[in-house]
Amino acid sequence: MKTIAFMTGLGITTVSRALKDASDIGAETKERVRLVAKQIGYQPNRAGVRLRTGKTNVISLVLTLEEEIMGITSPMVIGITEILAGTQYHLVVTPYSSTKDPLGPIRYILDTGAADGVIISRMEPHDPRVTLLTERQLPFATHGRTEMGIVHPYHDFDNERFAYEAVRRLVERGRRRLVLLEPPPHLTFHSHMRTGFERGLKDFDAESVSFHQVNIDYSLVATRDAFEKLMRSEEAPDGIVSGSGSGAIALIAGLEAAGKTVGEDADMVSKVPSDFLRWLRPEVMTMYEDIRLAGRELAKAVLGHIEGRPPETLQSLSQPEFQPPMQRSPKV
Amino acid sequence: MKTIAFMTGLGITTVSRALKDASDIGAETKERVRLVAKQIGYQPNRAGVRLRTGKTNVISLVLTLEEEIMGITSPMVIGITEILAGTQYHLVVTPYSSTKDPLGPIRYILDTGAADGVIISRMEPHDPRVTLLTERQLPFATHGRTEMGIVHPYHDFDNERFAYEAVRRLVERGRRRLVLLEPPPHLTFHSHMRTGFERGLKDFDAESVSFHQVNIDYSLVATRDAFEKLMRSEEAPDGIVSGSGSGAIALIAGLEAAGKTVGEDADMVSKVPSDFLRWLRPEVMTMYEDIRLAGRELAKAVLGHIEGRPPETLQSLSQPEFQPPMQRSPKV
DNA sequence: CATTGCTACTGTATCGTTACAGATTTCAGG
DNA sequence: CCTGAAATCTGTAACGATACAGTAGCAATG
Repeated sequence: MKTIAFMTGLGITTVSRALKDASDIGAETKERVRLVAKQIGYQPNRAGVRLRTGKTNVISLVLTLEEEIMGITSPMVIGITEILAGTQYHLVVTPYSSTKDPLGPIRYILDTGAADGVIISRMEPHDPRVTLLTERQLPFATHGRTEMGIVHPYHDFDNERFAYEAVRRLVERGRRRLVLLEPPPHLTFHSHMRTGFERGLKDFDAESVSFHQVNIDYSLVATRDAFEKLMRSEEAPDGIVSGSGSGAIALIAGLEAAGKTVGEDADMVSKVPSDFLRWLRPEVMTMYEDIRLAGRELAKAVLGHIEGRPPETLQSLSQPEFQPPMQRSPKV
Repeated sequence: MKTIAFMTGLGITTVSRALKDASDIGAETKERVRLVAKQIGYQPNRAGVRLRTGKTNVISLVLTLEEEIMGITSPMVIGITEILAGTQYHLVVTPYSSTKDPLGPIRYILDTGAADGVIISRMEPHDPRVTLLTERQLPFATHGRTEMGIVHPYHDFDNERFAYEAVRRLVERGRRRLVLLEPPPHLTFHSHMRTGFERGLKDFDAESVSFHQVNIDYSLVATRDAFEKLMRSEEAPDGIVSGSGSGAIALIAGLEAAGKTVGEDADMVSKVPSDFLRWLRPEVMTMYEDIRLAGRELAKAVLGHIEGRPPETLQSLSQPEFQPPMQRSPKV
């Protein structure tokens, strides 16, 4: 900036104000400054700005290590950076081991002023992170909803609708005894999915087979073993709704270990974050949850929150869409 | 820091120097300062440090958007953060669309001093990014090797060994006509894998079936269609080595579309980044590439480079290990 | 002609930290 | 008692940016 001031013969202050289009700078001067700035490829020094103004130009993505298992981080990160690429913002990834206090990283960010905005996930109905962030007025967006009466930016997948539609599909195929592999009970979307599932059972006249031994956070092995046991029992369901793609893999393994076959002894619908299951097990009906889109929406939401837009305008819910069955290329 | 200075009655400079254990500060003073600092939970202001010293305490992970497809980003990010968690470093993700100049993000980091170290991937034998980073003396580590005579920190998976051992396994099963789904030709590990494959063919006395229509960067659909065609032809191979997990999925689909079966008409070995394939298609032999480990190794390597350790001590090669076939839980 | 008000510009202080060049005290040696 | 050196501590300036409180010039007003 000093260089620009020297080159234009102006004061440093003038250059600073010209670049941010202040009202007390002459139009021609602004033009001149902008031109020179572009010529020499001026980029404001982030440390300078941050020290003086407190603005970090950083969005922090707070991750649980659990999320890795689901392979959700990749597309999320990509989605966020797609949006941030057009801005001055950088994306910083802040992890924490779920065994520890989930407020840890939030406190760190608040205390050190490490970011202008935060993206968090694995939301709970009463989430202390949301309380804290709201109190301390740090803009944020959540992947998933809460139930605390606090209106905040979020993006969510309509898990209720997913489960409801999944039940519809299974009943359409003549299945009546349905089971749900659900999210862990402390997360908000547990009840969403549960509600959709039960509404579906009622509307389409099917019955529920209890399966609470595991949830989508359990290991594949635990899920497989528990499900094999269920499939060997008298209660064996004939329709399966899986709340996660990796869970579905374990369920399939359990079902097959019990000597049964997907598509014959039971049908299955799963929410999936990628195409893999559809390719390898086309007999499973899949609903694609677009995590990359979620990343984009969340990034837009935090940025909106930072700009001061009202939170209720920064909420979005993505509707599940059934994927067409895997089709062979026509030319073959 | 001002607060600490006030509380201890010392000068700000003294506090600063005490905290970094300078030699001209009395032992007792240091102790006192450290105690007070811990008490009030002092964290150095990053902007202040960065402005004064130029040290950003940032490691930048430069990503191609392509890498998302392979689902490689998640575990990589997690691995890196596992190491950085014990340090003052933050991880910033810097993406770029591969259609544009791969040097773009590197130049940005160099010009703006955005990071103390960089992690890059998708290495080419003569990689301009390595040249630039070396010239400008910015510490870095690469996921994959180069062939430019520049000694630099890297972590790599031994793809040559992988392909060699894959051929061994296939020949052991009586397969003789082998095909390789290889990495794109411009990447360094293309030739590694190719070399291992061909050495294997020679040592174990098998022959190669040409399949250059696609590589692991192609879409699943393109790969499936090309492979179906091959499997329907006279040249159909009976042994398959897949350089990527998602590629393997497409190959299986193509093979089955041609009316054949893995394990009967052909055997298959694939490198995989996760367990999915092994669960869903246990008949495929898999070799696990631990990306999370790669993330950890790369993070350690950049940090080492930043600390000035010689590059040749910051190189590692992870050896492929065949995974045992998927086993049913004994208690069932 | 002094006053007011406006436009266009600028100097100074400051954010938190550290490099650097002192300053003070103590003590051994002459 | 003075000198010099070692040990310990400290004030000032600077990194790059911006907030704030001006200043200068000029035209319109009374």
